Amino acid sequence: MRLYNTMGREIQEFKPINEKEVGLYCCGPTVYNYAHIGNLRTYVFEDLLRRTLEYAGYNVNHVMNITDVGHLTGDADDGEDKMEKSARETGKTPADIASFFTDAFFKDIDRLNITRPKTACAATKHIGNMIGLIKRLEAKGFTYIEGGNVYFDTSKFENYGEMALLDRQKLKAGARIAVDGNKKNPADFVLWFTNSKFENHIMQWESPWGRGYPGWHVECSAMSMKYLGDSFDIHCGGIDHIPIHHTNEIAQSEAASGKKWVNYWIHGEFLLMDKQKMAKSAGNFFTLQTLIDEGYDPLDYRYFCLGGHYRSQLIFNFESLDAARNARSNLALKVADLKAEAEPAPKAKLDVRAAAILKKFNAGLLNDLNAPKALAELWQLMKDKEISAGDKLGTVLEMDRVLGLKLEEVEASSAELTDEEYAVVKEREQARSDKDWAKADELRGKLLEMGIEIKDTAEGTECKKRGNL
RNA sequence: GGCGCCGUACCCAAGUGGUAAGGGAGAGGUCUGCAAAACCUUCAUGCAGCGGUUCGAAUCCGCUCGGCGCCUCCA
Repeated sequence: MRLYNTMGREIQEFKPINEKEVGLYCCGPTVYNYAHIGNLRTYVFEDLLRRTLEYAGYNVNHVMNITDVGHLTGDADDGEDKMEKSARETGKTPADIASFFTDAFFKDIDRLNITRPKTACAATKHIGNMIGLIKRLEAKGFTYIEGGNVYFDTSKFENYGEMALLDRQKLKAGARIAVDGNKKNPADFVLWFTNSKFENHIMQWESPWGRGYPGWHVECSAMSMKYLGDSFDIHCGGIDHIPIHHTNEIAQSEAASGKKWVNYWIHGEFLLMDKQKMAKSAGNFFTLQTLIDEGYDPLDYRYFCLGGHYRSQLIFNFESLDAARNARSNLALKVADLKAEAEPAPKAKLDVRAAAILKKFNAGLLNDLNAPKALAELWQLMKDKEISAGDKLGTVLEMDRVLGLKLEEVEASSAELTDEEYAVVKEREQARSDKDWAKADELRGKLLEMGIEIKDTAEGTECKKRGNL
């Protein structure tokens, strides 16, 4: 399997630390608001990665953090905590907010058929681990205290910014935000705050440096190391995390352990709205629920995401989403008809043509998760005139183990009609023989709403069950 | 100011040296009382533009034009 590693900026052959085990850490949501579909694109990509690894035979230990503390509203270190702000505005406690939006997040990823991580860890449950990490860093001399906060001294970490190529960038300190006068170096970042500028800051914990709360990079290092060890295979996230969040995580993790922390860094690109990135701050975002309210199935969005490569920006608009919906619907219709015709052939007994297409499908995914290529192979399969229904069905269901489009659940179009449905069909046939076309057409529409598709032929009327499509 | 990336048909989008995947939409046809679905046919001598390298370039190099992201909120 080949994957593009942001560390080194090249496609590399994937070799896990342990032969059959993969440690996978994915940056999770900050649970102060709903995820938007741009956020969700990244989780779809990570799910594709996980499923591909599992399909390739690896046992994946998938860990994701739930950030319920520590991210700030403002661009600088003096911004208000998002959790606290949301709590204050709604009159709820931060814990209530976190609980509510954590549930909403899992509901979204469930609806997208994204496999839940084996471990989903909340930051507030791991404050002790974070303090432990900061103490390790302090003992090794990587920290300093200024203005009541504990800072990481980036000048002490030799390869700081290596992945983000920061040494090649002449960063303009203060280009966007005010410089924190407490910092010795512009890139230094806070490990522990004791000086909240907001009175009544609810989320505070005791620490060796005083009562306060952790900086927002610490949790990922502390929790990933707890669940996956000082060194593990893959760390994923959005591309925006490369220069700051992941750069700082690498620095503090490797400074603490003295070991290489992560072997493969894989980052997903943004979803664009009208050529601009989708962002809550820009106000140009949709939630999954918005799409559902517009009449789309969450899997339509999943299919849409699979239509673009994870390392390319993907342009979202409703015309494209319609295209994805139509494509997925057409696929499901074909699968329903295949199920009516034959039993799926087992993978080991596929004929050579089907096996060859499946091989190309796999090759696409194993080559840096080329899902668009894999989908193209899927359509080659569906269009093939020589492959039998059983072989097609067996192959496409095999493909869907990675694609996750729930084709297994598609009902065969031959499913028996209920008495009620049958009665309407008979009623329409009567209308047709009476040449009462208006009534026949009306009943055809009614049947379609009931999920029954009608086809009038010279031999009579045929029905197809389209109930769950 | 610096860094990273992109520009492929009406829309989305693969392909990154060997002669343009796939989906959707559109058009024509078969079938039908009319439809829908299905099936068949069709849909870029062309990959922003201009040069260059090469037997050969959408793919490599240069320039120009246009767009996106980042430089401590961000998936």
